[in-house]
Formats: sequence, structure tokens, C-alpha cells
Amino acid sequence: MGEKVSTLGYALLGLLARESLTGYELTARMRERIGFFWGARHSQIYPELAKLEDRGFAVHRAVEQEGRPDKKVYSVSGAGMAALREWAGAPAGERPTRDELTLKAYSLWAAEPGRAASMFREQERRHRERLAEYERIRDWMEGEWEEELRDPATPEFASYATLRRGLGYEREYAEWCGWLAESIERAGR
Amino acid sequence: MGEKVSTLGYALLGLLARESLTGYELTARMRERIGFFWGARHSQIYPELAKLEDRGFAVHRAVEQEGRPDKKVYSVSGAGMAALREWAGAPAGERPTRDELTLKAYSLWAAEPGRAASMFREQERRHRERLAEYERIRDWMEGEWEEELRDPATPEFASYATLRRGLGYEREYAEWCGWLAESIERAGR
DNA sequence: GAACTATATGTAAATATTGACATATCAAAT
DNA sequence: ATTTGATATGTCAATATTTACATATAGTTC
Repeated sequence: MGEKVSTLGYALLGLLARESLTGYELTARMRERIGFFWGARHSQIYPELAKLEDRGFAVHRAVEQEGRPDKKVYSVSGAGMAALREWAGAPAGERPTRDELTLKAYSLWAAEPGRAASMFREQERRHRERLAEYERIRDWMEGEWEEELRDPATPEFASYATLRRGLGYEREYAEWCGWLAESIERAGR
Repeated sequence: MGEKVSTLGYALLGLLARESLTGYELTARMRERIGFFWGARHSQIYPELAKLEDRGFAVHRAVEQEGRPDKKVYSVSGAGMAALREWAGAPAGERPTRDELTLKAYSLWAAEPGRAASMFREQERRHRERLAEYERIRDWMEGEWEEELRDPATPEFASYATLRRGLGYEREYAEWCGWLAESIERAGR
């Protein structure tokens, strides 16, 4: 049995604490739900699940299926839940943000203005697209979860809180891309 | 000679294209200037510099010093500058954002409310602190670089653009932390 | 005098992450 | 009939990144 759980491990525990899932389903959740703020492929998820189980933080039961491959449904153990609780309230270590687009902006002066402008326009489009998607989900949540959202101790509120983060992030990012593209285009005219 | 240059490689080229620097100075720049959107330690930087030189994108000259260790001053080559120009205008690959704090927010419901609230308050404080710092730099830039900021093809404008990104990012993040902390505190009363 | 900071450059081990390889079944579309 | 997509779980090699180890000089602080 190892000692420390990686951040990815806590991401998986956080998903499993809400519902029991297979590695395949976890991979999909990592894409759909928490993919915005933590990404992982299945090649990382399967070994991590094995580690969690090895450390006693998760357990699985094999489920035989007809017409489909058999699957392993994972659940959080008591120790896993306790570890998640502890981690969720502990100060976040400050790992550096890595943002390739901002890095490109830092060398903007070296790029061809036309290409750079259209690149930032394209990025703006992508961020506005996501923003619109998040706004749809927000509206749905606020209607559907009216009760739960009054209590920050519910998973629904936690989902809503992360969505609000995504909303602000995408709005801000889109506006910056737009401002930057506009600045380059204006200078080129 | 290898083939591809990593994102870190382009980060270093972007810094070297502005001024010739030693590995030690690059390490400091990675902390101070572009640390906000791309981080690296010296143990990653020195090998990466060797790779860049190996690929013909950078060259160094040894400088002997008295009272201090000798140093290697790196500069970008013509091929390095061309590679940087090409990269800066090429569409950014979408690597997943990794944000541990947002991940913790997703499991907020599992945490002790008191600890969670003070953790988000502390994060809010840190983001407001950085925001204030960025605002001071912005004011300085707008005064000092009035001319250069009219032209997006200058390194000064590029620096200003990345700063504006940091400004928006920190403002948004601080506000979200504050909203979240407030929500938890309000429920606890 | 000892500890700490800044300058200066590296290596080694461990961990994290990506991308490719690998396999198997079934349903739906072409 | 064949291809594609969804379900399902893995491994392996290559990169990327962090943390610790390693060394050397000079000035400053305790």
C-alpha cells in the first residue's frame, strides 16, 4: 500500500463519492463534467483506480453483462471518503497555471499579424461557444435545483459553484481574445 | 538533432527573443514574468536550453566572471526566431486546464464548511493581492509605454496584453472565491 | 562563527501525462 | 457485407514536470 494520493486520485474520489462508476464512465465524466478544470485520459484513469483500491480508498465489484464486455463498478470506501473530506478542506497547493495561448500572446510581436488576429478570433469563438453552453446549463440548474442550491453542503451546489467558475472564466477569456484580436486588426487597417 | 520543440522550449525562445539571458536569469523570468501562465524550475530549463541549442534554435557564449561562477549567455538563432514566429501564429492545441481549487469546489459538499470557507477566503486574499500588483504594473506600463502600446507588433504591447489577461483572470477568480466563501458563511450562520 | 541569500549550473529519481498499441462485443448505418 | 461508433479495460513507450541531490563563491544577517 502506497501513501499519497495524487490530485487525479482526488478527482476520481470526488466523482465516485457522488455515484458508483466504472473506469469507462469515469473517463466520460472527466471529459464532460470536470474536464474543464482537470483532464485525464483512460490510460491514466485505470491505473489510478487500481492505486486507489490498493490504498483502501475505493473498492470494486465485477458486473457481468450480456452483449457487452464485463465491467468493474467502483465505489468509495469509508477511508476514501475521509481522505476526500480532508483534502477538500485543505489549502490548495499552488501549481502553476499553464496556458499556451497567453504564452503565444507574449510572443505576439514576433508573429504575422494576420495569422495572429484570426487565431485569437477563432479562440474567441470557441470560448463564446462554451460560455453559451455553460449558460444553458446554469439556467437549467437554477430551475431544476432551486431547493438544493440554497444549501452549500449539497453536491448540486458544488456542481453549480464549479459551473459559475467556468462561466466567469470563459466570459473573461472570450472578452480578452476579442480585445486582442480587435487591437491587431485595428492596427493593420 | 531532435525534431519537435516543447511548449517550454517556445516559452524560453520567447524570452530569449527579447534579450539574451543565462539559464539562471531565464529561471527568474519564468517566475516573475511568464510564471503566471507557464511555470518551470531550473532543473527543467537547463536541459531544455541544451535541447534548443542541439536543434540549432539557440546558441550560447561562455562568459567568465570574477567573484561569481562563470555563466552561459544564450541567444536565439535565425532558425529559432523563425520557429518562434511560426509557433506564435499557429492555432493553440487545447490542453486541459488543471485547477486544483475548482476541483476542491466540486467536492465542497464533502468538506467541513468552516475549513472550506476560510480556505476560499484565503484564496480570495491571494488573488486580490496579485490583482493589486498587476494593477500597479498596468498603470506603470500605460504611463511609460504610451507610444509602444499603440502598436501590437511591439514586445511592450505583447507584455501588456498578457498582463491584461492576468488582470481579468485574477479579478474573476477573486470574485468567484469571495462569492463562494460568502455562500458557505451565510449558510453557516 | 553560522546561517541565509544570491549567483550559477547541473544531474537523478520519482511522478504525471500523453499518445499509441491492443483486444473484444454489439448495434446501427452504409 | 463492411465500416463506424459505443461499450469496456487494459499496457507500454515517450514526454513533461517536480523534488531532491550536488557543488562553488561571495556578501549579508544573526
